[in-house]
Amino acid sequence: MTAPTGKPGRRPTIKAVAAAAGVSTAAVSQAFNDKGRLSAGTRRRILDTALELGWSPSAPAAALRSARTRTLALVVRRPTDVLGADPHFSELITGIEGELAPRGYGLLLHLVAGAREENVLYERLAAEGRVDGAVLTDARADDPRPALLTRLGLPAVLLGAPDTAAAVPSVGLGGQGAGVEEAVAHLLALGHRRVGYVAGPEELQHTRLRLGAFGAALRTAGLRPVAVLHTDFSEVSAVAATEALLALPDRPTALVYANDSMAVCGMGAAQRAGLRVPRDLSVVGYDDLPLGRWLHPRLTTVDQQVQRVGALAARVLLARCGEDVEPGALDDRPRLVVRESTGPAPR
Amino acid sequence: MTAPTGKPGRRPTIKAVAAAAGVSTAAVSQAFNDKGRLSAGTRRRILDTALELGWSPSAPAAALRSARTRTLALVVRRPTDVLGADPHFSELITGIEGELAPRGYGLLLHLVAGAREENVLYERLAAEGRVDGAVLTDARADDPRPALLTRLGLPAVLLGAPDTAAAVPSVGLGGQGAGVEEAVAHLLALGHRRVGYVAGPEELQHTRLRLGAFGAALRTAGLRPVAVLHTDFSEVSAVAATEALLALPDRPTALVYANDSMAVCGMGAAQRAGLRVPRDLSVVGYDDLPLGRWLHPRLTTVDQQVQRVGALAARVLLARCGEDVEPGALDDRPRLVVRESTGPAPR
DNA sequence: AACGAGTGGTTAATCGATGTACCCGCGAGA
DNA sequence: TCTCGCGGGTACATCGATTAACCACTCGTT
Repeated sequence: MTAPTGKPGRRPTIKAVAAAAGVSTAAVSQAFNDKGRLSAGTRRRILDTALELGWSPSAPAAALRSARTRTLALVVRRPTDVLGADPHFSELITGIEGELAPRGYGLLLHLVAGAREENVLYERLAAEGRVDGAVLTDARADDPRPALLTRLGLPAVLLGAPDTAAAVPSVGLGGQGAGVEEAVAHLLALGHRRVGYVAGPEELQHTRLRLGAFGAALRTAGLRPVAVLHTDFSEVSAVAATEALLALPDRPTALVYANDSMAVCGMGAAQRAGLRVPRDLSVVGYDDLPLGRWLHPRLTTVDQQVQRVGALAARVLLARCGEDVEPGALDDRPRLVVRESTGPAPR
Repeated sequence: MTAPTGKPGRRPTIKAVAAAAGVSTAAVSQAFNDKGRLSAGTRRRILDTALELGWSPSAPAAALRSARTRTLALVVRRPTDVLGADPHFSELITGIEGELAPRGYGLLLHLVAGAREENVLYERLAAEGRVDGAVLTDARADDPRPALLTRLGLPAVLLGAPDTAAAVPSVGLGGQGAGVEEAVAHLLALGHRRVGYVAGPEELQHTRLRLGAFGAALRTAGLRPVAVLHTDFSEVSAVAATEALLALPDRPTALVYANDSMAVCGMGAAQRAGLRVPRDLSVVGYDDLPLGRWLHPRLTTVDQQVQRVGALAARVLLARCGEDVEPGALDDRPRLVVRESTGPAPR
């Protein structure tokens, strides 16, 4: 039904289609790209025979000629063997792919260990002309990637605070503050006064933003964080940070985590230490990963709609790649989702 | 230091390198591909100037000429909006990428909604010549994909039971039985007699294998499953299945889940129903996802080393793509990892 | 009748790398 | 001296699609 036995093994080329349709190869190309001037009749005939032969234009050939690969790159940097922020990326990819697939674009995924490898990889991807653009995740302080990508002539979008008067546009994660502030307000309303924060790696932009908002929100209420600990987003360090915070002389009654994965680990650690959540300790995450909804207790968290951010990033990038796409804007800010892991402060 | 200001905007081509090194383009190509006969001196000189100019062979051009893209496809089928088996894929991808990266291969990732879309996608990828091969995840009963990929002339590996005298080789997930049997033995040893099973979608091959092993293991001990419920791997259905099992008149004292994500949801559901794990209910998962190690209680599960399976799959596939790689074999079978979510059966 | 303007295509150059066939120069053997 | 062999490299066709330039033909005008 699809590809009715062409010549054995060999894939059909544009020539075969042209011959079968009784036109020149140029006509076939024009029919597929909606360029040139073909009568509706021939156009249809060409498309029909192409379908019949199961032909699609060779991606490498088209890329060579037009210098456009219809492929975008996503480079994920995973600190160590353990990837704490991982489900986060799944969501992101889901959002991106949702925009790419209908437009025939592909997503080239790479995992790298560190900053050096990441830069080398971008250099190679650009030099080899493998992709048309790249999504840069996790904006860092003084992020070198926008400049690099610009130098390489690769369109890019950065997932981070939108202001950065930088070389490439940024999307999403705008109201970082809003989510954390809401979370703190929620905790304060529940009577918590001793709140700790388990942050991500210091070099990440959102770490600073969230942490800043956290401190500011407490200060507004005339309070100071019990303590702030940085992690590398790994489960191990999340557990370690939690244990350290719980061992404090003036133990916090609530902990805010920079992401859900760590919050889950933290809840586990607290429970293992004999504390009940939320009776003895309230826990707030960040990301609203699917799992949090089903744990016991269900995780209170900040929904930043990663999937939607991914979709937006993809659209912005496609637009920069010359695709006819209306980028659109992010409609919602991060929002606190109150569930069961937060409760009144113990007296 | 890397690419010292070539002509504005334009990337260097093989011609530029040839000119700069005072040789023909053919020589440059040969130097990069270790073919032909070049003196060690010229070879070195060519490579040096290439490095200096920051040149790498254009992937599209090379692909067009040699009909090899150095790109592999991974198509992930996610049932609905929620992707239950998700962390599983992250692990898999990590394993695959670990083998691809050092060889300069790329991984083209696609998400699809259903079987029809998946097949169409493979047709397109093959027709466009976008990839050299594909990793087929989640072998299904009467899986149509091996035949399809063979017809398309695309090398592939199937993640599933190794025997299938099929069109493409399979890797990993061999001793599905072993893991489940071990889990059941563990539960029996703890005194459990009423054990339920929360399975995955019926069409998946491993669902049958694991379920078969589960039933067989119980039967050997003269028992029968309390009940077996199928799910679509989503969190929602995992919770629903758990609640249904716990509502049974003769409530099971232990539940075995087809993967960790569902096991976590199940534990949550049980706890919410007022049961304590493992005192009132023992829970066993499958996959050994990182998170399970940090929950409270820590999840007893079957480690099938997804990451290693991914790496092996990649190597097998690379070998089929003509790359000089020793596939190697999977050294370990799935193994039960006993942690805290299983305990003695309540009297 | 001759010309301009469409309409509906075709011809041929081109993208960048690869690989086959070929060529040159030199030393050795006859 | 002629030639064979060979190390060391070059010339050129080629992969499959895209696209600018061009051509043939038909009308409608003046």
